[in-house]
Amino acid sequence: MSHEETSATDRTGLDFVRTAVAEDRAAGKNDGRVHTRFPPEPNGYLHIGHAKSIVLNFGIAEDFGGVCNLRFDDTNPTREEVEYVDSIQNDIRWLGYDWEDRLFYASDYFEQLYAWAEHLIREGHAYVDELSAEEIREYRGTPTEPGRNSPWRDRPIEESLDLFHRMRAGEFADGALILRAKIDMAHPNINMRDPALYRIRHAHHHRTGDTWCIYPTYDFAHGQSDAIEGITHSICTLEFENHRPLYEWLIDHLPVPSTPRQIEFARLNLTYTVMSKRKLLRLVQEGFVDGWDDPRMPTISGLRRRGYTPEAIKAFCRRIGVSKTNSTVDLALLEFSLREDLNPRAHRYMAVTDPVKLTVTNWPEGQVDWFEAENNPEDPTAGTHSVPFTGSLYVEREDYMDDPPRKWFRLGIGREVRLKYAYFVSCTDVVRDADGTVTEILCTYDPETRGGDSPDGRKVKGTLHWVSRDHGVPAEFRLYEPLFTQEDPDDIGPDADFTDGLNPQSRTVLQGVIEPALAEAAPENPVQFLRLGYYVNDARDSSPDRLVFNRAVTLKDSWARVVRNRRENE
RNA sequence: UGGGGCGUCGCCAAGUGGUAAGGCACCGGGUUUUGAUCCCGGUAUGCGCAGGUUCGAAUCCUGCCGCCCCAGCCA
Repeated sequence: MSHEETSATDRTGLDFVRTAVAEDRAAGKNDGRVHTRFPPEPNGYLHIGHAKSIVLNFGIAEDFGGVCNLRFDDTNPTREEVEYVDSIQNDIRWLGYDWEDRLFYASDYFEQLYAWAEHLIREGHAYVDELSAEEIREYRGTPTEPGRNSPWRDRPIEESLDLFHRMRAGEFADGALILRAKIDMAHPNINMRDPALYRIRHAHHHRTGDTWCIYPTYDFAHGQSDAIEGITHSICTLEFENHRPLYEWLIDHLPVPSTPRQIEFARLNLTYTVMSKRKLLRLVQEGFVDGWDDPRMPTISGLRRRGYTPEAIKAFCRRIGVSKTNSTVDLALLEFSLREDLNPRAHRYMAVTDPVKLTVTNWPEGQVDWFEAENNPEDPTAGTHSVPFTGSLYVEREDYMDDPPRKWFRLGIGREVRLKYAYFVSCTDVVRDADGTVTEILCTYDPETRGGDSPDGRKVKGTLHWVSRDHGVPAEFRLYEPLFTQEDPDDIGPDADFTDGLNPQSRTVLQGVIEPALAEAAPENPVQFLRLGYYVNDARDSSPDRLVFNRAVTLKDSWARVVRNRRENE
């Protein structure tokens, strides 16, 4: 990037984090070097909110010719598991980012962190406290009242050192002792009121095993880990803003090899979605969804299984921008990003998800007519595939209506429509069962309209998709809607639980048919079912014997809008 | 009632004293063998509110109001 591009007068388009990074470079900080990191705690699966952070951190490194590390923030052995460290790496790679040989763990630094804790004690900046957790809380004061010094605060340095060594040696039970920084119990920022640095936890750690029974807190581990790795910009979310003074205090009081700068941005919220790991974990554990990768989950693995592409997710993350304003992004923007990505490249096929028979009564018995269907009208180089037409078809149940309203372009008795690629057909009658439900639509076709055009210039407004009953392959379709009925799932009464707002219609399973060419192609990438939406083979449940498709997103549907507006106006 | 942040169109978001970018959504219209895509056009006399400074303010000053975060030995 040239000086012109980074100058203070030409920063239009740069978000505030990039602006800060550019200014630091211009000021010559870190010799112009830019080094970021993505620091997940392995206590859950990554979600779309993490994607925002990943795109930001890896994106900034890329933009400024730097690199980005992956570092697991694994300082709390009681909540962290290897399943999560594996899934996290998997998801980041799938998004298309590469940390190369820079995979780290905060636990890699436990020995160094321990030495730095000793350093703080020797310098008189930390002490071992014997107050209980409850007492510490009482002594801490409140936001409006200052706290009080612990009676152990001014104990001799040698005594704290000895106790700290014995904490490590395992002489004490969980919670009996704790190492605290000695800062200021009257500080207006509660994080500066002698914060905890090391606590006793006799727990097995997923990487260090039983080597340790004391573990550093987030505050004592994060900034120093950044410094060890030479991180120049430590980008995190807004709730850590209050921790920045402590982050800087520790960097100032320790002989660390570099001085990273913490910058905070607003985390992502999405309408109709919960994003907290705690809540997502509950959805999984209590069986409201089928796992972390359930296609309704906002997790990266859920979105992938749903049919979202890395490109769509990344485009979405760039489009929403980065700021410090708490915001909730419209789910429609995520959906738009997927359609935008898929439209030019997803192959088109026909599928009928809710089939009703359509019989062409004047079709020559046993005749099969083959048509060439374009794989993608947006891309002529995508080629074509063949689709068989017969007099025995399936069409979408919702494409027929008794006494249709104005502007209905589809089937109804006396109506003529085009069957995509094939012929014009006119509906002459329907067959019903005892309940009056339509079981078969009867039509006649016009042989002159082969290919879908009428030589007499006759126009038809509607074009329907269809599948031959003699050739169609059975398939299951899983249609998804938002997991929650309310735009803000957390906007509930004091006595309600967020799970009360779960959408009972979040998943609808339908049995239908697909055209034979698709069954043979078995593509792994999402396809577009004409007029329906983008679908992908379910990575878990679909097999050649039993095809299962997940609906990633519908197509924009202006007919649905007409219906909706009409209803609202009545 | 302490400290730290944030308030620009329905949802995001540029803008950093010279007279309100862009995207999504929405509303019109055109093209169309997907009511899709694509293409045109429309939508903030206004930047939380009230004062003030200035030739000129979303941008500076003052005072209010609203929302978010902090009293884990979670991150």
